[in-house]
Amino acid sequence: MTGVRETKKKQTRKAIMQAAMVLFGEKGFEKTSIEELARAAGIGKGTIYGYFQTKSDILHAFCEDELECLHEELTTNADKEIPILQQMVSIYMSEFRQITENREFARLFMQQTAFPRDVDLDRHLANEDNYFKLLFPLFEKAQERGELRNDMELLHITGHFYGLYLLLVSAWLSGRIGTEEAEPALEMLFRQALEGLQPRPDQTPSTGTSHE
Amino acid sequence: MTGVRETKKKQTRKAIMQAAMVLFGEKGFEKTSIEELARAAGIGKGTIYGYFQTKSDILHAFCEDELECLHEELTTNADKEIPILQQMVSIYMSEFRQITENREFARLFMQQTAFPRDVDLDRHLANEDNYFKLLFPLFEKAQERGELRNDMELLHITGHFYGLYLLLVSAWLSGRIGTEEAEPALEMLFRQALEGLQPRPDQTPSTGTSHE
DNA sequence: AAGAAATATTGACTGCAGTCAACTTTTCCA
DNA sequence: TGGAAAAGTTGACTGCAGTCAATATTTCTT
Repeated sequence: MTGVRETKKKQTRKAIMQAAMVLFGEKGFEKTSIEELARAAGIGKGTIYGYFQTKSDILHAFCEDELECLHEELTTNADKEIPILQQMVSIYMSEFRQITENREFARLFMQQTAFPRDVDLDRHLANEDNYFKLLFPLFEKAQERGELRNDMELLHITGHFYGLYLLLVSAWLSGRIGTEEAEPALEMLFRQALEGLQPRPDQTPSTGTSHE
Repeated sequence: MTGVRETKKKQTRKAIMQAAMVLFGEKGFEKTSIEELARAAGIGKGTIYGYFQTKSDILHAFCEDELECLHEELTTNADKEIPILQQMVSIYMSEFRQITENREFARLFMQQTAFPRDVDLDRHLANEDNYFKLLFPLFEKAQERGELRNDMELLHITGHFYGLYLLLVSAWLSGRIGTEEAEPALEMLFRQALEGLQPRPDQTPSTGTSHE
């Protein structure tokens, strides 16, 4: 058996993540030092850097693992026949709820995700592409149903929704919108995106466009 | 005269900013230490913290100063009669060019701006409100011309464009789009936003909607 | 099985952001 | 004008992220 090393590596990584989950949860990210984390995981400080490049990578890896599962689950289990608006709201709200469980997490994660360092680019792009590809089938179905224009690239549609999601999180972090207001706010933004910001030539606006 | 102090404060602040501009430009933000910066500005290290709360605040203040001027200039000098699409593209592209002059600047600035720390919230919100208010008149004019729906709050329209701008910068930082592609990309996103992602009931799509 | 090569672990060390108590300069007021 | 209070300046100090040369463990080769 030539796998002692691999087994140990996995164990150690798991131990770090586990210790991180506990300590970050208890004391917060900034107030947990790497040395503390190493002690809690039962390893030396330097070892951590064999698994993660920076401190915030640990946080990031943690979020990424969780989110990848979530994405997978959401996009495959999604009811592909309900209106694309509902699908998008439901998917992005799940992500939003996951992320905003902890304010500090949310800020750091979004900073890294939306505006990544050059070092993280490759990993980041792969993740993003992966996510986008999960969304594509939903858009294709919606195009077939006539809910989305088909003279646009799927990547651009995806980008459009993603941009509005970035705005949502930004507004939440700034305190412009509260946790409970997030869902209606996102729905409104997505509806705006679908219907367009310019007046529609004839069509009566569909339900619930104007409130307040 | 009770203004010796004030005069000195202004001088010192200016000296810090000036030294920062030079050093950050020469060596980059990360490789410039606060001690170095202080020496270059001819003051002690601790003094800097009387003017800025953190190192990246210096960078941020610098960008903010420049951008405030830019915003003021762009929104007042804007030709309020040309289509809102052109106005928005032109305004946001000016900001984009300013920001992306230096890659590192761009990343840190956007991280702080889109996802600010709690400490910076008040300052940030004030800035943002200020900016948004400069944009409102442009939207109002566009509404009068019938280019924008008037059953939406101006803040939401502003937010919509801003979200797409965030996406643009994010995509640029990720290398998904190059510097020259930025303008057409932004135009396309904004056009999508105006026309809507769902098919228009009758109207023939206006010029240049689909290009590879 | 022996020992050479490859890989993983470690904690003392480095460098820097940010603090703070002692000190200096300016302003205020009698 | 003198001297007390307020405001500003300072660099030695603290704490922590990240490095690295020395050491330990695992795998490969014969």
